Amino acid sequence: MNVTLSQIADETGFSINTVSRVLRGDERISMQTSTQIKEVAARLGYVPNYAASSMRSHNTHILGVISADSSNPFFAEVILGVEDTAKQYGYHILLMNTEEKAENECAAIKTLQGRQVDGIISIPLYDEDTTRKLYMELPVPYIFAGRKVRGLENHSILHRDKESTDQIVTWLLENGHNRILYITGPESISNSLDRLCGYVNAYKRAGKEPDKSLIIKTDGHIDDGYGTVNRMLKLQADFTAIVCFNDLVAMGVLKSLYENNLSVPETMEVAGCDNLSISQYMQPRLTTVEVPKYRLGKEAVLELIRHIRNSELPYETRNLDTRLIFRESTRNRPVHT
Amino acid sequence: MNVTLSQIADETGFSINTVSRVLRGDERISMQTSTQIKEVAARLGYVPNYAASSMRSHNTHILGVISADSSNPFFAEVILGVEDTAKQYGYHILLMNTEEKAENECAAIKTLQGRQVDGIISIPLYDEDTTRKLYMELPVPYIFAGRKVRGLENHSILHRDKESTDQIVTWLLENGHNRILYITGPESISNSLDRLCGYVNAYKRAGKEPDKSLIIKTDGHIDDGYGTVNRMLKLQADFTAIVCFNDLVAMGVLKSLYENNLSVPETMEVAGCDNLSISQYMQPRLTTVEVPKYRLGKEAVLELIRHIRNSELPYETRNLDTRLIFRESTRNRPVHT
DNA sequence: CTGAAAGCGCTAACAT
DNA sequence: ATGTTAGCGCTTTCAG
Repeated sequence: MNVTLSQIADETGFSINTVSRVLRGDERISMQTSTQIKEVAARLGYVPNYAASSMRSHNTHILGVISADSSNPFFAEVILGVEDTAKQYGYHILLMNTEEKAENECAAIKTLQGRQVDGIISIPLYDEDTTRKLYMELPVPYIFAGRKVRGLENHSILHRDKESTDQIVTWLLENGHNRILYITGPESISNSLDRLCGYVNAYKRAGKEPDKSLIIKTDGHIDDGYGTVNRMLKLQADFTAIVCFNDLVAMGVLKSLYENNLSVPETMEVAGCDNLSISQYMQPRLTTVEVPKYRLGKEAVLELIRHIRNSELPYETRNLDTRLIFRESTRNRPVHT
Repeated sequence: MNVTLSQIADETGFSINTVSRVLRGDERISMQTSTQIKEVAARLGYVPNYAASSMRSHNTHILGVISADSSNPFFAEVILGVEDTAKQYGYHILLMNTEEKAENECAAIKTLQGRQVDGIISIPLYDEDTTRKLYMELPVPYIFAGRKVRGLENHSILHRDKESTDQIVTWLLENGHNRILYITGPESISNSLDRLCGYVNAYKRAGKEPDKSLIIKTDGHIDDGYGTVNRMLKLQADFTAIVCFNDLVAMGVLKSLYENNLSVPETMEVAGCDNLSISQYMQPRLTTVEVPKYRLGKEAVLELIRHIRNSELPYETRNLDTRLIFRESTRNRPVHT
C-alpha cells in the first residue's frame, strides 16, 4: 500500500492536518515543522492520493481532452501544447479520441464528466444535437480548440479558417487562375465549412462565380487528395490550380500530379493548410497556411483555467492569427512593401 | 453538483447500497428493483463518481501512458491502439509526454503513481538509473511498448528491430552494395541500439566489415535525415545506399537526394523503418519495415490487464512480427518462391 | 435479495 | 502555528 498522511503524522508526532498543510505548501507553518515533515515524507516515499484529495476539495486537477483524428499530426501538436501548459499549471490530461464519430464524442463527454474533470478541451463535430446538448449541460467549463460547435460559438478559439483560404484563393485568382480545384474536408466539422466559404468568397469578391464541379467533397485524408486528383485527371476536368483542405490532402495531391507527369508549380499550382512539419519536405515544398498548433493548445488551456478559476467569466470567441507561407508549390510570391 | 447514489436512493426508497449494486451490475437483485433504479438513474442523469469509487475499491480503472515523442506519428498510432483497447476493457488513459527526456519520464512515473493508476504503459529511455529505479519500485504492473529498459527486458513487447534492419541491409549487400550509409536514432533508446546492431550483424554475416564513417549518429528526426545527407554529399563520401533509423529520417533523406539531383532508386537506394501511412506517398514511395503500431498498443494493454488481474503472473519479453515492404525507393524485390 | 455501518485518504471549517 | 471534527461518494463487510 502507499504511504498516507497518517503514517507521516504517526512518525513525526504532528496531526494529519498539519502534515497535509505542509505538503500542500500552506504558509502558516513553522519552518522547523515544515522541514521535518517534508524530510519524513521524502524518506517514506510519500505520493499524494489525488483521488482522496479531489473528493474532498471538489477538484481533480485533471483536464479532459477530446481529440478528433489521431491520423493527422496536426492534433498531436495541439495536444502537446495542451499537455505542456496543463502540466505547468498542475493539471493532468485524460485523453479520448473520437475519430470524428458523434457517438464517440458523446461517450467521451460523459466519461470525462464521470471522472470529475475540472474542465474539458474538445475538438468537436460541428452540428450534432446529441453532443451539443451534452456540452450545454456540462457542469464544468469547456473550450473548443480550433473548431466551432453550432450555437456554442463563443466557446471557441479559432484560427481564421475562412480568411486564410480566401487569401490563398484570391492570390491564385490574381495570378491568372480561373479554374481552381478545391478539395474539401468532412462536412461534419466547422473548418471544412469555413474554408470552403473562404474559397467561394474569394471568387465572389473577384466578381466571378465558382464552378461547383470544381468543389470536391472528401474526408480530408491523404488518400482523398490522391484519389480525387487521379479521378479528376481521368475525367479530363479543366483546372490549373488546386487548393486543399489541409496539408495531408495536399501530400496526396502532389503524389498524383507527379505520377501523372504534371509539373508543380509550372503546370499546376498547389496549396495546403496547417503547415505540418513534414510539409517543407514534400516535393516540391508545400505552400500552405501556418496555423499555430502548439499555441492553440496552449491558449485553450489558459482560457480554460481562467474559466475554472472564475466561473462567472463570460465566454467569447477568439481568433489566433495565421499567415500564408509561400514555398515551391506555387509560382510567385507577394511583394512585401 | 452531480447526482449521487443517495439521491437515487431517496427517490426510489431503496438503500444506497442496493442502488450501488444495481448500477454496478451486481447479479443478486430482483429484475423489478433493477429496472426501476436504472430508470431513475437515467432520468436524473446520474454519472458515477470514479474518484469516490476508486478510493474505496482501490482501483481507478485508469492506465497511465508515458509517450516519447509527439512529433512522430508512429506514437500516435500506438496510442490509438492503447486507447481503443483500454476503452474496450473499461479503462481510461492518463497521457504524459516525455519528449525523450529522463527528467520528464521520472516526473511522469511519479505523477501517475500519485494518480493511483492501475498500471502503466511506457515508451521509455533505455539506460537511465533514475527511471529504472522508479520502474522497479512501482507498486503497479507496467509494460514497455516497443522499447526495452536495461535490466527490465522482460517487461517489453518488442518488434524485432535487430532482425528487420539486418534483413534490409543483407538484402542490399546481396544486391551489390558494399558501402551503405546508416543514419541512427538517438542513443538513449533501445531501438537505435538494436537497429544499429542489425546493420553491423548483416555486414559481419556477409563476411564484411562495416565502415564506421558510414554510421552517422543523429536524433532520428526528419531534419536529421536531410542534414546528414547534405553533409555527406558535400564531403563527397562514398556510398550507394542509405538505410534510415525510421521513415521520418528517410523523408528528409529523399528530399536532400532530390535536391542534389541523385535519382532514387537508380543511383541511390533508400530504406526506412516504421511504415508510417505517409511513407507510401513519398517520392518515390518508400521501402520500409512494417511495424504493427496499432497492434503494439493493443497487445501492451492486453498484457497489462493480464498482470493487473493476476499480480503473480511472471513477465516475459514478447516480440511482434514485422515484415519488409518493398516499394519504389529500392530497385529489386525478393522473388517469393 | 436488501440494509446498516464503517471507512477509504484527504481537506474544509472551526477551534485554540 | 497546530489540533479536532466532520464528511466528500462510494464500496466492503457483515447482518438479516
